[in-house]
Amino acid sequence: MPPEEMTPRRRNRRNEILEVAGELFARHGVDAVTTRRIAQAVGISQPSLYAHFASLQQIQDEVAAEAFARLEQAISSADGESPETQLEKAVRGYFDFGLSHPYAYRIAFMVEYPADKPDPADPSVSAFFQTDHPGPRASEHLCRIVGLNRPDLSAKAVIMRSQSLWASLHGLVSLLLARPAFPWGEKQELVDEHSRLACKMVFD
Amino acid sequence: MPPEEMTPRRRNRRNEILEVAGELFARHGVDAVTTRRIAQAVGISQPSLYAHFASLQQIQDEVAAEAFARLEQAISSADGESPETQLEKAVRGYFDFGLSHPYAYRIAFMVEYPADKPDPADPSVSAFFQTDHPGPRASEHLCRIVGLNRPDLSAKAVIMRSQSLWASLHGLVSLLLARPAFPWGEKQELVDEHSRLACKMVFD
DNA sequence: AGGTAAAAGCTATCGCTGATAGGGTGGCTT
DNA sequence: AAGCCACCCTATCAGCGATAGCTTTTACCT
Repeated sequence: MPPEEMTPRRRNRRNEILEVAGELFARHGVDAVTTRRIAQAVGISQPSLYAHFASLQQIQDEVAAEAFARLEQAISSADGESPETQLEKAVRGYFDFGLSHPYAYRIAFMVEYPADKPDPADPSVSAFFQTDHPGPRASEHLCRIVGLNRPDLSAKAVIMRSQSLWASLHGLVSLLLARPAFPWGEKQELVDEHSRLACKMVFD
Repeated sequence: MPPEEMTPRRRNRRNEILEVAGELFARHGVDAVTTRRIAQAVGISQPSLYAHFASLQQIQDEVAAEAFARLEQAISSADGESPETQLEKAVRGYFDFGLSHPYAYRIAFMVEYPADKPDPADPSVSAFFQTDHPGPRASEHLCRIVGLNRPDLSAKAVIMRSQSLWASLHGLVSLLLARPAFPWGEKQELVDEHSRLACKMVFD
């Protein structure tokens, strides 16, 4: 059922659950948050969650989607400025988002792809790449910005370059999230230097 | 107990369990492999696993460590050749490894860091960064190769650059593993182009 | 060869997980 | 006022990782 067709009471409960779940994900990590913990924090019984969501996975997906709307906003916040400025701000926004929403980032991009379910039509696989989802929209923004900076490249080359850029940004974010105990030196310095190199990479 | 102090029978069982678990991880994905499935495939009861390993996590870690020895080998396989050749072969070896050992890669670098256990001394967190582990050894090789290619940089700058390179490689591998259904275009072409950009990044 | 102690297997069980079945209750609509 | 339906509840299920306690098998040492 689309949200706008829901009764206000139902929508409020849904939003309340998503809000509480988001706080728990941020505080305890995605894997440590169970349906019973969410239900207890909301103040309802565990099975009652299933009147609003089909599964725990769906709750995780919707919480992550909400956070990703902010990534899209961060990436495209420099609309109208010079291509270089847009690129720099997008890169900066990407790191800010990933490092300050680790749980959403993990849900979206660090989950395992089940090897015995290689069906791209599986909704659990492709949910994040439907056109109305903030995740792919964010990557489209990135692609557009790369195109602005490299009008000399073909459309295909722009796509590949933006995917390389995305991979490069994603790599540092996910490593910093997955291995916070690694001897990274000064993290902010590493992020700054990596941002510089990633921007330069677009022009190689 | 160190492996060399084990009785041969015990060591054989251990190795058999690790081998079977590795095949199951590769075939069904890490999350789908339970202690009961491993035990059934080996031909013993589920609790019997705990005579050889303290936890499922330990089994996962040891399987991943075994695979990572191959990454270390791949990265350092060009010892003695020119710095540029060593860099190119290391980058190539990294992609070959990550894309052909997805389960090991995921165990090692795509797991969640528990937000309420920020203790770096926690063995479950730092296991992969003990000096005798293939994971950090591989990253040290990468650092050494970057140093060979950039003798002009300070030691600190070399470390940062190698971490940027690592992040860039890791980013593409983990995205390809986590999002195989994404419209990547021709994957091999993307990997080749990204390799080229990553190598260039070292010299920026 | 025989005795002994540890290694390694088993069954049974615990507390937890996500998810489902089915019955009750209260508020909005007609 | 009547009725419907959205919502929440208790009870329960199968499966999970892990532990307890007992039995069998193996290996070693006299």
